[in-house]
Amino acid sequence: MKHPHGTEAFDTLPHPKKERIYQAAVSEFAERGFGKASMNRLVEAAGISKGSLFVYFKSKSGLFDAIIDLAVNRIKEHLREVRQSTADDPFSLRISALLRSGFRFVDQYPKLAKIYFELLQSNDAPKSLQKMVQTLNWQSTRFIASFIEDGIKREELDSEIDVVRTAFLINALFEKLLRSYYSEHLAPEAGLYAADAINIDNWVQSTVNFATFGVSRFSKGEF
Amino acid sequence: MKHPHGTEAFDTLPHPKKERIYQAAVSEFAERGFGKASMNRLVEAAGISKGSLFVYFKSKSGLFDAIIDLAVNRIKEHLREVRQSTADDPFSLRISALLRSGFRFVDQYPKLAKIYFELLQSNDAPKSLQKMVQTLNWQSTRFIASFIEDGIKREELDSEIDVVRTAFLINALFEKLLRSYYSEHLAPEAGLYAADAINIDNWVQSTVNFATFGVSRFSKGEF
DNA sequence: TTGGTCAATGACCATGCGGTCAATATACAA
DNA sequence: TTGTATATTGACCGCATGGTCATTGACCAA
Repeated sequence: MKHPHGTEAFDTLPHPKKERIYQAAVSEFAERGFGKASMNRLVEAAGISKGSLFVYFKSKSGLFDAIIDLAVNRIKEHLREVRQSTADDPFSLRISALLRSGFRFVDQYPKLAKIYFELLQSNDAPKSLQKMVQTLNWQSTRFIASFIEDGIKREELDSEIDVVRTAFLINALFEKLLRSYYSEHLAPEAGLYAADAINIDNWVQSTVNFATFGVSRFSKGEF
Repeated sequence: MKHPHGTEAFDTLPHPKKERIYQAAVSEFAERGFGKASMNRLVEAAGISKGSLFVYFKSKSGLFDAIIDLAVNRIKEHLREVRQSTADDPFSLRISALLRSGFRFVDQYPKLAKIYFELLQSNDAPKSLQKMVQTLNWQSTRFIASFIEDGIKREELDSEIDVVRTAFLINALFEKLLRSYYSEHLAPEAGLYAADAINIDNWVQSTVNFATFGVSRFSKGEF
């Protein structure tokens, strides 16, 4: 079952046609969100008839599910790559790499990034996905948690750390940063990074530093 | 001009009627978001006719603007209160108070909180508000930045700190935490806090600790 | 009781939606 | 060339939307 959301009819479609449909769907959902996305517009962009679309996918939500699958799988590939390629690195390097990989993802797949960001907290998504949203939130926290656990095993991090909470908080930093990057990415004229010219490396460093030492970064430890 | 978005007709309405309209609007926008909110439903909930509503407010967006005003002002009241009542406290106490005030706000005005959360990043909002969204994001960062600046003046915090970035990151922590609290608040059965029974004080402490010392909280400073 | 004022009303409008299905185009076997 | 099976189509459906406006009815002065 390669396409659990599309029908078999869609499965057996010639590749370029499938691709056109996916592209049109990704663009439409990214641009308008699930609620405002129009199947009429989508169908026109894809160059197929509305009748066909509803043969290939049994409903708007069904198509959206397929697109979400696509986005989530692409993200998971990225995460897997980070996990493997940094398996032997110390904690701070690993989360740097993770954050950098996030920036890369937003650059490479801005539309998927947008769909993912909106999914993470929109009430706009069809109800069938609300469990998945919780799962995704939990998984990204778990992913960071595994880095922390590795760090503890290697005695880089203190074993007293509350792993899940810390992971949750680091995840919060990364998510907001990437979200803001996405916004600036598309509308760089006014915002947080304007003065900064969006220096990614710089931000990665600042953020990882903050995650490591907090505001006491430069302090002499008198808190 | 007390009600810059409602017409004079709305201004001169008897108070209970105004209140009913506001309440219905807040509920409808909170529950469905701007895009899916229905004026028909809203009007029925408020117990007035559709014609009247469009005399009081010249459009759906106009009404939404008024509700946003309401939410933003309520939030600003809370922030002002925190700023004043903690004016002489040290930095860590002030941000603790700020975060706690956030939890309180979510408890007291869950619908306004939801509207605000969605506004902060939704593309669902009418275009007239997109500038305001940027402004709001910037203001919450600035608010925290002012606490940091005070902390530096008192020599609690090192003057080398990048004030804006640090404020941005702390804001990220708070925002995500409150957002999650809101979700759990309404659907506590499954999520990050389930095992925890949503111990607010505990989370405030963890978060402020993290913001202060990062993951090195318990470490001996060997990074 | 009348006449005039004006807030309130809800039937109505054009538009666009997700989704359907009888009709048609296409492909291939005989 | 014909017959049949399948893939594709787009006109059409019921519905809900944001917004309008001729009509209504409550109120008060004369």
